Amino acid sequence: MNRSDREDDILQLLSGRTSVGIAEIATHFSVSEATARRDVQQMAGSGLVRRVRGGATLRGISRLEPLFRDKEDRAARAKRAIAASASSLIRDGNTIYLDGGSTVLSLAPLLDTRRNLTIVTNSVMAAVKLLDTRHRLLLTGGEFRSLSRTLVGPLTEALLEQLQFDIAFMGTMGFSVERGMMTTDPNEAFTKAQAMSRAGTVALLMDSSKFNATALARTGTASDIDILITEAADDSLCQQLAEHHVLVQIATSSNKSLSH
Amino acid sequence: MNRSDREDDILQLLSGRTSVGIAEIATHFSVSEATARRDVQQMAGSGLVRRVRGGATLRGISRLEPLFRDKEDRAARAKRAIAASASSLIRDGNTIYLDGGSTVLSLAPLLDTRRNLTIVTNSVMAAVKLLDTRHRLLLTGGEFRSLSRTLVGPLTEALLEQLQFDIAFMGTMGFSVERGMMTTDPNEAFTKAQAMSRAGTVALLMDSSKFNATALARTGTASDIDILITEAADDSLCQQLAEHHVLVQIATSSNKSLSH
DNA sequence: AGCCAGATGATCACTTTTAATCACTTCTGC
DNA sequence: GCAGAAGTGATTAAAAGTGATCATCTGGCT
Repeated sequence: MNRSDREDDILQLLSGRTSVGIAEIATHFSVSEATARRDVQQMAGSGLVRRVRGGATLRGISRLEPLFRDKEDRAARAKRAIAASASSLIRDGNTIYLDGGSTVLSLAPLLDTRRNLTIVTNSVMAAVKLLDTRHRLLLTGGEFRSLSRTLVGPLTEALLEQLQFDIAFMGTMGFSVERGMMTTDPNEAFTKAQAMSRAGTVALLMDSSKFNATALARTGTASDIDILITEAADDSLCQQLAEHHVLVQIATSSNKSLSH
Repeated sequence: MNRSDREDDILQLLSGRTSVGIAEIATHFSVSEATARRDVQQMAGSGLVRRVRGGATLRGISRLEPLFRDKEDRAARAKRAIAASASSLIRDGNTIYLDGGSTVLSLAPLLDTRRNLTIVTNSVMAAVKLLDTRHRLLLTGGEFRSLSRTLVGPLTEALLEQLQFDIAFMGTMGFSVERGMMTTDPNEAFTKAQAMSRAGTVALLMDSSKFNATALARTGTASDIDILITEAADDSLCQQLAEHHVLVQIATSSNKSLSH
């Protein structure tokens, strides 16, 4: 068993779960821990796994895929309701921006009911869903980030600078009134901020599980949001948001209500 | 047993599993290890296997799909041979550009045999195929053209201007020595021209059906091409191309030859 | 805060594999 | 048959992989 074979097999070993220990690798392949450590180190260097103390964890798509799907199942109804509610903001002929994230993604199929839209997105998944759309479709370009399947970075931002949207539909990893919107990757945060700055109206699509969730990088403050669309919100939250001039739109599976 | 025969048989040897050792090849064919090593090296050069310490492995797509079993039409086989031949131009660490078109697209699965590439593309199909690659992936952005499923237009060109490639792998709708490369859409032609201008080496991947086919918009002249990779070419064509300093690389299913 | 077991990275010695080179043989076109 | 090209095997220095050792670092615990 040589080095490259082990590399594949370590991934195999990881396929069922999220992490694997150095000692486990060593015994599994009958090599010293030093070697196991070197393997993991090199794999981390080429981005295959993430190095953690005591072993390695999956990173990128391979881990996110089941997670993504799981999330899709659990909160699918909420997302659909949110997307349906969001689509009511769109008028024929609008230019809209679609951010990454599964909530915004579920907006894509609903766009067929509108005419002559110009759809700009940095989400490769959204682009794929819209491949056969009759609307005008633009991708932002830039560096592909596999975790979120979006395009981010300076190239993306340079291109966004040339554009202007009627509405930007944004997703987020976490949100609170005090801390604003947050996401895991600073590059992505920057790109999100840039996209929002180019929009006449910023609509944040967020299921209630994101409330008070925190993440590394701030993408914007509560005041940057024009309208927040979610499926459950209490009065005090609406109150707080109203102070930041944020409109709150509550989506339900059957109908929707509006609160100021 | 000569060299090319061994080449096929090594693939046969690999068909049931993921890796084969140098020593094993040497004993199996009764040749020295030096020869086995040279065989494997050459096969790795044309992208058929991935060279690892101690032997060779199949990787990625080639391992998942029984590449040599399925029956296909001749065009598909030609495209793959062209792609395999093209992949030998790529070195670890290169920055490459992938144009649209099915011929270039079949290059995508072969990239797994290289390491640390930066892949830039305006082809959404190529991007989708490379979603889970461990290479760095950049999309050009711009307006989505549904016919070719590529991104084109001024935004694309503005972004391309910021980049520089080692090799650009281009496709084309038609080509002749006198008229150069042609495609149907003028916007696309412009984007192609821009991409080529950013590349150190321009490689045109084209099956022979494109010879002397014509289309509306010229994307470039014969002199813009550094190397033409195709599956069939006659001497007079090679002669003509040589006058334009175009290297011609003929791809066959087993090996390849080079003509100046 | 201080302690401690386990994890880590650096280094060394040793083994295996590789790339480069040389000499020799086989093949090919003239 | 001859000359050049390509293939092959052997040799050897360089490179890469491995295991062991040890000083250092980390994170958890009292």
